Amino acid sequence: MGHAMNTPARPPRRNEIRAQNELLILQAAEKVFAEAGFGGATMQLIADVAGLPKANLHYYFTSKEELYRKVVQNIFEIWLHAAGSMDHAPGPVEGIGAYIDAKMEISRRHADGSKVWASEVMHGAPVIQDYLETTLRDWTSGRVALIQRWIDEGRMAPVNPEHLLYMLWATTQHYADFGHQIETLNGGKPLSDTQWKAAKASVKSMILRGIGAV
Amino acid sequence: MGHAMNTPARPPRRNEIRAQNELLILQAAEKVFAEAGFGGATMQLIADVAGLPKANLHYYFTSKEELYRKVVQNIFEIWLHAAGSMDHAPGPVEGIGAYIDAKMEISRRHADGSKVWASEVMHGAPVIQDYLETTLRDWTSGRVALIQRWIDEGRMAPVNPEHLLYMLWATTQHYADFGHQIETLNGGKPLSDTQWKAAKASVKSMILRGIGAV
DNA sequence: ATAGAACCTGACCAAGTGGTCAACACTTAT
DNA sequence: ATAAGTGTTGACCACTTGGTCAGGTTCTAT
Repeated sequence: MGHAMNTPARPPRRNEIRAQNELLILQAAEKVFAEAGFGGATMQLIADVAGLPKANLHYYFTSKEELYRKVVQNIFEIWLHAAGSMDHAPGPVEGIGAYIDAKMEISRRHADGSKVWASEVMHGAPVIQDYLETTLRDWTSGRVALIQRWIDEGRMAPVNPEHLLYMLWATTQHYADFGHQIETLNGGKPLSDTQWKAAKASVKSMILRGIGAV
Repeated sequence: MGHAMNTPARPPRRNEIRAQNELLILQAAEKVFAEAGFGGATMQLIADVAGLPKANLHYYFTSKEELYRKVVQNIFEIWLHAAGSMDHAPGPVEGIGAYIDAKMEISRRHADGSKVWASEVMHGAPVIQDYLETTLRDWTSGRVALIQRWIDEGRMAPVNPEHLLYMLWATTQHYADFGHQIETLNGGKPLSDTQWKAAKASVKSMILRGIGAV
């Protein structure tokens, strides 16, 4: 702490206002988009949740679509970050185990974002189609190769790598996207810490056993 | 074929018009709701897809919400029907195998319906919350008991039955809800017959091995 | 034939939507 | 002090939305 040269100090400096408000708006938008979908969300509601007048949103974001795009990009960033946890692992147990842990954590901590992402893809990915065709496709083929290597090395059963990835995505994402259903079946209460731990363990054990890695 | 007693004949009798148009509208609605979400769907677009004037929709369905509710209920019916495939099976291999087959078939044949269902749950199940709390909850606890019995009988590994169900739902549903993503990763083409077969086989093999049933 | 029920629909409306803008307030550099 | 840049916002607008309705057509039972 203290007085570093370029550390802006105490009351929100002009510079910070922008970043601060943009974050506030983005968080509100993520929540509203998750709860109502793109079509059902209104700028007015996002403004109310953010605690700002609607006109202010349009000062920081030119359109509803741009705001939505930013929200989706944020999720994708988080998603990509977790994607790295699969590499640099000696084998499937560590690699896939870490990936499941990371994705489960995202489902828990970024449930709204996950829902926005799911909604976007479900509706044909009008906004992030290019990401799917570039970044996601590249990442996927890399991981397919990695899994295939593990199979060739006899470290796991010869499963279809693509379908394994789909299963990983589906299973982990489910805890966010269908969190409401899970909550209902859990007596109306969100999963507790213990339950989340059990969920992670269950998913890992079933999948790792399912691919013959353990 | 032939001339059964109560087989109404040739041109659509007064009686059939209603059923016929309602079906037409429901199919169009399912498609539009799946593609745009409830908020993004418009009665005008549904009317266009159905090939009817908008006012006609309101002759058969009093409101957008009622139309939506009917669509969601239809899916739930289909879903419930598939749910039966798990019972009356000697063991997990047959029971869960059949359930996976049934749900994968639904993902393929009723992708739009699956998406509408997913969307509904993701947005907090505003319309079918009561179904979740009654029918779904009952069905779930019955199946949990069944799985527990299989475990007790030593027919499968002692996995957490709830999380196994979530995994079944997630994995099978994924092929509908994220069909667009899968299609993109498949070179922009929908899965072929052969690929669907492979998908089913992959899912079954991974899950059945994952629960120690094979 | 004809009454009446069921079906059909163009034209319309009130309510909301995303987005704009002119006027204003605050901070900062000079 | 003051000018300029940045942030703020109530009022407004063009347009779309779900929904209505009066007047029409078509079928069916008598």
